[in-house]
Parts: sequence; C-alpha cells; structure tokens
Amino acid sequence: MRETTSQSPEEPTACCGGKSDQLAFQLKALAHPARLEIVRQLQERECCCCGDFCATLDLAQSTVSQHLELLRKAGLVEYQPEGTRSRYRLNRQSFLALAGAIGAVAAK
Amino acid sequence: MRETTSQSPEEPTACCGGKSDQLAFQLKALAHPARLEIVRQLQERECCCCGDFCATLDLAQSTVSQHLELLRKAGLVEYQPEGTRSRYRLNRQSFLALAGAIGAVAAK
DNA sequence: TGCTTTCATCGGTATTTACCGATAAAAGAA
DNA sequence: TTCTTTTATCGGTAAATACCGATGAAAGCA
Repeated sequence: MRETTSQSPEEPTACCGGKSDQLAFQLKALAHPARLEIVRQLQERECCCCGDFCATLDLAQSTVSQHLELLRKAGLVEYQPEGTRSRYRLNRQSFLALAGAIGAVAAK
Repeated sequence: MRETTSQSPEEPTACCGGKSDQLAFQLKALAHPARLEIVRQLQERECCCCGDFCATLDLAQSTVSQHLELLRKAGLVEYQPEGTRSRYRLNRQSFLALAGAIGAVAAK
C-alpha cells in the first residue's frame, strides 16, 4: 500500500479526445459535496490528514479515504505519507488550470 | 412537454450546504465527455439544436436530449423552443461564475 | 386533413458510484 | 515484543447514471 502520488485517470475510458476525458475526470472528482468540503477544509488548513476530514464529514473512514484517493488521482490534491499518517494538501496549480479551462468557455 | 428554462437542482439532495450542492451539481453536469463536447460545439456555433449535437456525438437522440436537459437544469445552457426545434446556447455567465469559484480555491 | 420533422419523455437494462464494515499494513509507543 | 493509532484496501450492497428503443406531442408542410 501507500504508493506515491499519481495523476490522470488510469483508464482513459476510451470515448472522446483524451484531453476532454482528462478534464471530465477532474470535474467529476470535484463534483461531490463531500469532496468539495475536503477541498474547502484544505483551503483553510493548508495540510490535513485523513482523520481530520473524518472528524468533519460524518462519513466512514474508508469512505473518506476513497474520496481522497479520487481527488489525488485527479491531481487536485497532493499526498505525502508521514509516519503513520498521510498528509494531504491542495494542488493549487490544478485548480488554476481548471478554472482557466472553464473560464475559456465563457470567452467570446 | 417543453417547459421553460429552469435553473438549479430541483431536489437539493439534502446533504451539505445548499451552496456546496449547487456547485457540485453544476460540476457534475459538466463532468462528462459528451456534455463537454456539447459545450465545445456551442462555443463555436453560438446556437445549436438537438439534431446538430446528434450529428456529432454518435449517441441516440434520446440520450443527447437527456444530456441537454442536465446542462439546462444546471443553468449552463439556455434553451428556447423555436417552431419544431429547440435552440440551445451557452450561458456564459454561469461559466464565468464557475471558473471564479474554482479559481478562488487556488487563491492563497 | 394526413404526413414529416424535431424533440422530449417513458420504461427498461447495464454500468458506475457511494457507502459501509471488516481487515491488512505500517509506524510508533509501551 | 505486543498494543495502539492511522490509513488504505477489499467485498459487498444500494442508489445513481448512461444509454437505448419506442412512443408521444407540437409544429410545419403537402
């Protein structure tokens, strides 16, 4: 267990353009109230471990861990094992890029 | 059939904050390759009807119509029945707002 | 008045997702 | 070493989503 931080969907779903799928994957990773809450918490605390989210979220620890894994796979959070716990923090660049992609749609 | 354009999730899923759910709902609406493709097409063509997307997407007409309904419910596209067809166009403001919300996460 | 086009909605199936409890793995403390 | 803490992973179930074909409703045309 405990592999290092990965990015991108590991199985590209083979549908439309890979770029489109990557974007869809990131959006999907963000498109859940619990995961949004995790992100919000990371905005304020900079660095949290799984237990911190469990204290907040009213979900089983295994469920929280799975939400974190998704965010991690999407490249939206970074992950660093530290002793017996795992530290998570935002990948702000990913959020910037994502915001850029969405904002570009609005551009005339 | 053919009600007028609506916004927001009609059943708020009763989970976390309503604002969070609204955001999650919009993100989810966008988080699908076919719906991203629809949006992309609307970027270039300004105004398309259902059949235009069907020609592009290699999905059944009923499926495309359902994707459009989702985008509409999320407030990401606007909809205007016109004779026997339905005209869809981007709601650019929604995209701006969405980009803002995501970009705000990155803000230190 | 039919006939055609365009689209939305319905009913159903298959896949995916969300969630849980139980368990395993690693690290640290006693 | 054994016990505890912390987290990831597994196996399973329930709910949501994606998709299709068939059907229905409007509007326009012949």
